[in-house]
Amino acid sequence: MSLGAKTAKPRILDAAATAFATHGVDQTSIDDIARALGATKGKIYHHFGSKGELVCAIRKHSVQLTIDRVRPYFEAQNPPPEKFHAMAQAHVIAMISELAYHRVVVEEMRGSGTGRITDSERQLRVEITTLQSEYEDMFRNVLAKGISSGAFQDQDLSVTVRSFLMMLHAPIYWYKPRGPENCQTIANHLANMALGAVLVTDSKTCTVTHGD
Amino acid sequence: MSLGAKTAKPRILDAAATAFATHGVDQTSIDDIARALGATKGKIYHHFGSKGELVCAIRKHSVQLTIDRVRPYFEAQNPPPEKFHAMAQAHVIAMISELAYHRVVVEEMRGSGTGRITDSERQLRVEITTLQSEYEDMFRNVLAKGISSGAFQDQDLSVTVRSFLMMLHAPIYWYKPRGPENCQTIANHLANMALGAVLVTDSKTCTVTHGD
DNA sequence: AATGAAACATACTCCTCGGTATGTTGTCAA
DNA sequence: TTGACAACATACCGAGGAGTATGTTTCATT
Repeated sequence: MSLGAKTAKPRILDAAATAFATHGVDQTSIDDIARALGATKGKIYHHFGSKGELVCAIRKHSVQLTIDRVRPYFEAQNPPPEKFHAMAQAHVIAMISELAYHRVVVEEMRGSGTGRITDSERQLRVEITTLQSEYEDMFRNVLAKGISSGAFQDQDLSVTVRSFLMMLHAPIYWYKPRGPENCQTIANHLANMALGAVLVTDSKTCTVTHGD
Repeated sequence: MSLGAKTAKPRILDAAATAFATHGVDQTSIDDIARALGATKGKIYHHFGSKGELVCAIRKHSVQLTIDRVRPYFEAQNPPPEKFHAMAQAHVIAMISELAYHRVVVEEMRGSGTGRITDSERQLRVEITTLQSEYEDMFRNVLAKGISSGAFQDQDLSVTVRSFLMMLHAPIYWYKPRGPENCQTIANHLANMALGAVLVTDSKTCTVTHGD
């Protein structure tokens, strides 16, 4: 249980995330995952109560990974635009870095799952929702500050947050690892777009009224 | 076959789209759709060769609906920013107006389907890909013009298009019909964000440093 | 060494669901 | 009237896969 030596559980999660992300959750059987692990169903069902629980564990891990990458930039002492840009960039890098995990999340975004859900799965769902709220709140906070300072457009926060987050999720669908510099380029590109989407621009509908 | 009297096929498509959008494609059986129609499997399999064909038909219809709504604004004679804004707005309105159909498309964005695919399904997939390219090309065109005129940022077109289109898809996940004015408001909100995401802004890379 | 629990492997159950084969009814042309 | 075909309904098959029950091995503990 020392350094680098992954225990069974994380290894299962990795294999499951990869398989789910590649062929889709419903098209991936537990046996498929077991085969990818060089093991059998027994191993998986020994560590996870059901397939739904496995999916939930992946989702939770995904959100946690994202939070861990973005929070540092949220806690930095910068004006809203810079902070927002840095957070957006970190978000994209998170998406790209652990692609498989985040793909599963997006696929399961529609809501309900396999039908019958166990108790510990309910528990996990609550934790996931909590984490996601916590994450979105960081962006909500920055946006609110930016609106107060006049840097950001004053529009419905919920819509704004969910919209540009959707944009920052985009690489999940088409990113193919080519090089390390490619990753930074894309992250910066998307962060710029996200920032532009929330910034006040005088060449827009012009609610600005450049008082000065 | 006269006005308003929908024939069997569109009716099946509607029911299937609604069911797929609500519970997910894999969680929806053909019997479920048949039940929603007040019919049985026989009816559906008489008009569609397989479940995959049904899904493809929905996807194609979704793309076609979107194109029909956006193209008029693409063909209008406006400067790129205005044209882009109008197209984006039309896109969002399309998403909201035929929510079920577009939800199915997004869910199937990961690529592969149920495994075995029939010939006519292959055919449909090609047509869908063609339509999607045709659609994206409209935006690519506007963006290219806007970049030439110096109004839009000069960045990778493919990344840009796929990214803000992703953002314009956002309502699919959370839109709940409340009122007609709500629809226009959201569409305008998102179109503004999309426009801001591609516009050149002086307060971008040159950090604000707004004293105070 | 004995023991018990954790960590799996094996073998089976059971049920859902896509697909098919076949029966039934309406409709329309000759 | 009678084919003939479209438009369904009914009944059935078969595979795949989630979940389980039960064996088997490893390992720590006393």
